Amino acid sequence: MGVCVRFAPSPTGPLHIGGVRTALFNWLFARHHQGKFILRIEDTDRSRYVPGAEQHIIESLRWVGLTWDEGPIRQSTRTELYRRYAHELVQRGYAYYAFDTEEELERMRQDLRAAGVPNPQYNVYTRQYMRNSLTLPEEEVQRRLASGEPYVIRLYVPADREIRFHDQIRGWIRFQSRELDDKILLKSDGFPTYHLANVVDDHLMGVTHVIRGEEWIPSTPIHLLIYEGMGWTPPEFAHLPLILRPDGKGKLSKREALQLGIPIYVIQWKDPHTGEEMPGFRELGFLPEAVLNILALLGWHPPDAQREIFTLQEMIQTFSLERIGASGARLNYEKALWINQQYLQRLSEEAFRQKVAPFLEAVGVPPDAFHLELANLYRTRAHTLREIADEVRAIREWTPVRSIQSGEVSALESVTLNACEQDALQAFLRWWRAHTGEATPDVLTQKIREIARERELKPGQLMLKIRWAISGKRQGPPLGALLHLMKDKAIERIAKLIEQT
RNA sequence: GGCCCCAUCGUCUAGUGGUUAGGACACCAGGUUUUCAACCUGGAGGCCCGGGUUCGAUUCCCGGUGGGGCUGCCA
Repeated sequence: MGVCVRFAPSPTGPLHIGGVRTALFNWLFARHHQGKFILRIEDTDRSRYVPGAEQHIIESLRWVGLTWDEGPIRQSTRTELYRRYAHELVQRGYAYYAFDTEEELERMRQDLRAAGVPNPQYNVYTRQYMRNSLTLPEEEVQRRLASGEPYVIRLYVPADREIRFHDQIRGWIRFQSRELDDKILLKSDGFPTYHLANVVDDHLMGVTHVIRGEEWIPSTPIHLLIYEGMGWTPPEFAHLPLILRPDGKGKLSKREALQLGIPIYVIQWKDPHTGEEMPGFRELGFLPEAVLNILALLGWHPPDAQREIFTLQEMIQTFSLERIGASGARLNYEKALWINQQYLQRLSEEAFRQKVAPFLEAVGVPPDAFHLELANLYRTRAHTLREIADEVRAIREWTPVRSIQSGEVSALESVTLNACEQDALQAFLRWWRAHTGEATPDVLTQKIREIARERELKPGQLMLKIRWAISGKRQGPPLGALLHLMKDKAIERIAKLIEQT
């Protein structure tokens, strides 16, 4: 039988990078084994449904290019199915009806807590004292069901069993059934809980490997009991380590990420209630392939551990669950930026132009040939497309105007030209205007050096003045290239600086 | 609290019953550059602690400590 995996997010909020990484690992596993990758939306809790979340999930996956072979399948459209299996589980003696009200449950918990039980459960012991089909006479159960009284279906956890499974990443994991809760499988509103829907779907869809977050380890024994109750063979399990906060305390949270300026989404998310917007890697100017590389490295490494940058094809070829670590990982944003820079540098000129154009437009710069080329000059000097666009915009809007009033005195001081420099710049402009045809980057650079030497000026000093005049910065791309590209614009700005002095 | 998972430089990690414990980001120094990047070279920096097993443990076992997860008619 071929490999079949699924990514099964719940639309209770935006898809964060941990989820994308889970999707990525599932996807890589499927592609590596030429198997099937299913997208399933686990929307069985109507009360926690967040508008736009499902769309965010789908768009996120699309943007990074994790395409699915089947789906999205929404569990909310299959409730009848789960209901049927829940009742079958009762028939088989692996589940039972329970009629306890919320108040009764709360009272039970209160009483137990008062008696010194820190985490009261509906379990092997307590179920004997509650109102359910284990304690009530058969006729009464039937009467209550027939009268339409609300009920839930709970898993019947056996008293003394060891439940264990072999995790593909962690090895054997054991649980004592005594520690388990008689989890609700079917809610009183007729919807299944995660546990039931998940197991039913995984079985029906032929899922062979469940690759999911570590937070699911504690509920795996519950799932195993359901498989057993239904007489189904459980899939293989692989529990991925969590992505932790960069400062070492807890799981990566939205609030903290916001504070640190670190994206936790792949694409922007706007909270439908608060209206608060959080940019994703996409908006910050990351390339989708780079994002996948960044996320893959969070817990996984190719066999050749010396390499950090690799293509999707290489990832697919070398991917295996054995190479996933068991300990939690923190996102190193500095390294993420570096990885993106590496990808930026490897882009062909054509691809780069295509990628950077929307970012130029976003900051009000027309993405014409001139600005695109200017952006290209900043390529090795930035980590993201957004940084590049910002540089281009800054240089576009720069005017070498003396504005002592606005407090830029210190900045302007460095451009104050002495008579000699003024003369040098004038000479340079004169030459340039007369030789526009032959003014290549190298020639321009040489000419500046020549003019500086003739006047016993340091070439570097003169170049700094020119750089300031045309870009308003003390550093940037090679001056010759910049001048050559900017041409008239540069001449105009240098002239303006001379005039201002 | 209970149950479960985890533990190699600051971070992501490779690795082994005997290794100078390897790489990457970040950091420092040098080279290159008009400059800033990029790039090249070099440097500093790590096996959580305590027992045990063993001729020998970073590696295997146990305990501790630390970190994390779960403990809902959430997923």
